Amino acid sequence: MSEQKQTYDPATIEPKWQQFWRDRDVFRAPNPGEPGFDPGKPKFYALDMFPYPSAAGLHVGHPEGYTATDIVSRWKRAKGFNVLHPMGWDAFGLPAEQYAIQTNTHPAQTTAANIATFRRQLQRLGFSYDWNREIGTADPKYFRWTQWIWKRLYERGLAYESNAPVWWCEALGTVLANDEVINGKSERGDHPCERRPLRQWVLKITDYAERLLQDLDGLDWSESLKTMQREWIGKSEGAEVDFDVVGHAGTKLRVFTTRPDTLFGASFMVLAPEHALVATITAAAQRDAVDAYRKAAASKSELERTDLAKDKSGVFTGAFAQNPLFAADDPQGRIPIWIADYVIVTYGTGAIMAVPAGDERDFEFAHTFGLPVPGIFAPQTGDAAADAAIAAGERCCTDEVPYAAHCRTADGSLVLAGRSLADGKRATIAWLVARGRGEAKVTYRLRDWLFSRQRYWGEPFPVLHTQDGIELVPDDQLPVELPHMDDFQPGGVPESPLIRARDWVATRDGKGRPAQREINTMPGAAGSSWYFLRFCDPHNEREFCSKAASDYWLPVDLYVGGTEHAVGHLLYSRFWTKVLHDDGRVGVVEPFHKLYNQGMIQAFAYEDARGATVPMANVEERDDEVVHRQTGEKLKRIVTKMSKRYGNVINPDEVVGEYGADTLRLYEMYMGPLADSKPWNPKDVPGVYRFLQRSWRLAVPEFAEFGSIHAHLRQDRADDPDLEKALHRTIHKVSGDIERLAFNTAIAAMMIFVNEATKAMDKLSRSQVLRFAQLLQPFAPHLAEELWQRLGGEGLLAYAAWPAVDESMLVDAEIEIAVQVLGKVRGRVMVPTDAPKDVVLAAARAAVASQLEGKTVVKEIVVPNKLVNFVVK
RNA sequence: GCCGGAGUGGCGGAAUCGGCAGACGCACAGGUUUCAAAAACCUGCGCCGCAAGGCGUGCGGGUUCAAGUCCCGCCUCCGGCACCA
Repeated sequence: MSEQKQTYDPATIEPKWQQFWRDRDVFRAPNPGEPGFDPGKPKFYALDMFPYPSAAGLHVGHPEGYTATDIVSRWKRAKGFNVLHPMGWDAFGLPAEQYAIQTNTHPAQTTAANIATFRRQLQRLGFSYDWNREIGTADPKYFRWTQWIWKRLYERGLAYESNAPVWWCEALGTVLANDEVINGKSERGDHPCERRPLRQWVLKITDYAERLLQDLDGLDWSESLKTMQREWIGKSEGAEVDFDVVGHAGTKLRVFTTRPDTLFGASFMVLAPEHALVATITAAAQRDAVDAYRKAAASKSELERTDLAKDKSGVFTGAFAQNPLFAADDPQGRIPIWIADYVIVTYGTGAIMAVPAGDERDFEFAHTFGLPVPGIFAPQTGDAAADAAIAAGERCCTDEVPYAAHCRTADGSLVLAGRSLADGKRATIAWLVARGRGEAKVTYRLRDWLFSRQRYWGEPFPVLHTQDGIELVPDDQLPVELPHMDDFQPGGVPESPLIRARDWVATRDGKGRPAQREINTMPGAAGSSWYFLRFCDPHNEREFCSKAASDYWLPVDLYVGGTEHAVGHLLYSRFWTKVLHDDGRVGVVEPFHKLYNQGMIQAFAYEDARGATVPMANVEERDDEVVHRQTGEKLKRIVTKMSKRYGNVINPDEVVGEYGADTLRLYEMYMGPLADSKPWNPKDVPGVYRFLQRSWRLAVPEFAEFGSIHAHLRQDRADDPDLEKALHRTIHKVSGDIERLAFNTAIAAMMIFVNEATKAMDKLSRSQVLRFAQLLQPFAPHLAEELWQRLGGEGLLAYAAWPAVDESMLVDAEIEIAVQVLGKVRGRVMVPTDAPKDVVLAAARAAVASQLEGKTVVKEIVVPNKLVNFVVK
């Protein structure tokens, strides 16, 4: 007798189904008009943030979000949706180029190899992508359209050359956009950066600031993410006010303020050291001091100006300004003009009116340099000492409090006393406008998008520099491809490596005259700002994406990815979508309806007594303890990022090799809520593997001699009512949980069902196991498809409809309720579901009779089908 | 400093609308099977207590018949912003 075991073996069933799905194009998503398209179906667009294919290969963090969208995609298909679920590669960028410099391999070559690795790794995980739609941003067929879109931006006046100061990173040999610089250091590599004036291409995203802000309201994004974008856009409403400079007839000093109502308290002015007016107004006696200060400010790195320079510094220019609220001969209105580096030249007008009574920075500055602090408020909080301090200008006040009686012009044309803050602002602005001294003004913190890099591995600009200026490369000559080069060393300021490709740079313009190609390239975020559009129509050679295709698929219904793109990629994509909308080429104004940020997958690491992290190679488990392999010292477990240095990086290939893709998918979803960061615990992985084994065992006998499925599953029979109820409950729970992306609890519900079904295994019907396989399919598609096939399910499980829930199966005839006395559970009792109150109370009283003895019940609370609470005396 | 988010057994986590805290999984303990199992299965498992019972969701208050959940004041951790006028 042969004893061939039929154990759950992902190593055979997973490749089998992956091949099957691929060979039959099972997950192809037809566009309107294509064969197989069903206009009766609703659409669903589930998108992952496509990866940058690094040399390190897939990380366990990647499949987390990808599994989540795959579950939703498979579920939506089962619910009758036409699902677009594509994957591609964000393939231009710095790491490939850095690697190329180190190894002297062409970035195109390493990129191709990395993509091949990523594709293979992703395909091993059984994601239901429509691989026909695969795209890569470094592919000329793709970036032809990136260049084409850039031309539309240019034509609409949204792309321009600028010489304003930009972030320059010496170590990376390129300039960087604002969101790529954090505290004066590069986001990638943490290298110091500094501001330098260089010719750059810039996109006028600020033209869209208001719409980017307003349209956030309608999006199904987390509040925290919307807040991040709102703060990045940084809208401030206030006024611009003109001050005359005393002794410089006709010279006006314009400032921006959000508190025009505090103009009465302006006691000095501050200009940014770089402000253009400094040279004009500085008095001879102060010139040396001012020049020295400006020089010092210019040589300070941005780090020193932000991180270290918390103490206020500045220099008096010797000039005075005239406060427009006061008469020219009123000495109160004549205030000194200083320069200080706490005022930033690029924000507002680069100059402020300082109101120390109402602004903490100005207060601190006044305090440092002994400048007057005129009180302008008369608070009545009840704290007499505090009120007096504020009134006297001894303390700064930024809250809304009443204005002091002297906040009025001499002629009474403006009186603030008695007004609210909002009204005070309004009145002051009206007063200024009437006299031509200022206007209401909205300012944004958002700056224009620095859109060029001095690097090789990016999209070339479709731009020629001719003797007449800028000339665009005609659409029919796109793409402008990169020249082949063997040396990608950054060329330094302001030259990109492309300057060395002389034959490429030197070309001819439309009139046949000599011209030079633009040697800067586009930033990494260029290609990713519209890839979700290309996925809708990836092979179109006439358009970047047909209007019909984007009208059908957009917006993305679910977009999952990490929070690191909160202000960069997500803002840029929204911007490009709006521009393409305004150009009449895209119907929607927002690309991503629902956005969900996955958490980070962390790892355990171990610390010694000094708090130093011990590499995993030196960590050993002995008995119940974790100790240092050499010293034997007891170690403390901590949760941290996965890092090569600690040796705690989990490789998904190894997990798939040992347990299979279904286990990896399931474990990543079971670890905890998708949005949370949580540590990978290798010891937890076998738990979900065991669950899959038990699921397998529901259908498949241990030994092959008993057949490929259990005998009692070979034909249909009546469903066991208890198991049937349990199954309906599970379907209900799993459906609801997928809808709210709570995959961990959906899996727990399936575990409960399998545990129950295992105990009554021979009572299971074929229909029940088939429906369970349908439930499992989005999570563990290979195993589920295999069970479906063995049980003779109709067609492919991937195309099967989601099982129906019979609502009546969700209620029991009887239900157990808790009986509390004074809020503590003292008993339990079975009562009929939805029983009348008096029946429940009678049963409850009986259940806690001993507790109620000798006491008076003063109140009875009945929560239907849940509990009874007796309040006694 | 400001703005978000979080803090629940030995561990990951559950409790969706103020209604039985600890679902599910891991680890651990005991058992069955076994030549032996690291495999499979069964049972137990918040803490204190022999028990009755008491205590328990970061800490201190409060609202309520009832609080992990709501309110006030703190502590810690994570993320973002950081002289933006």
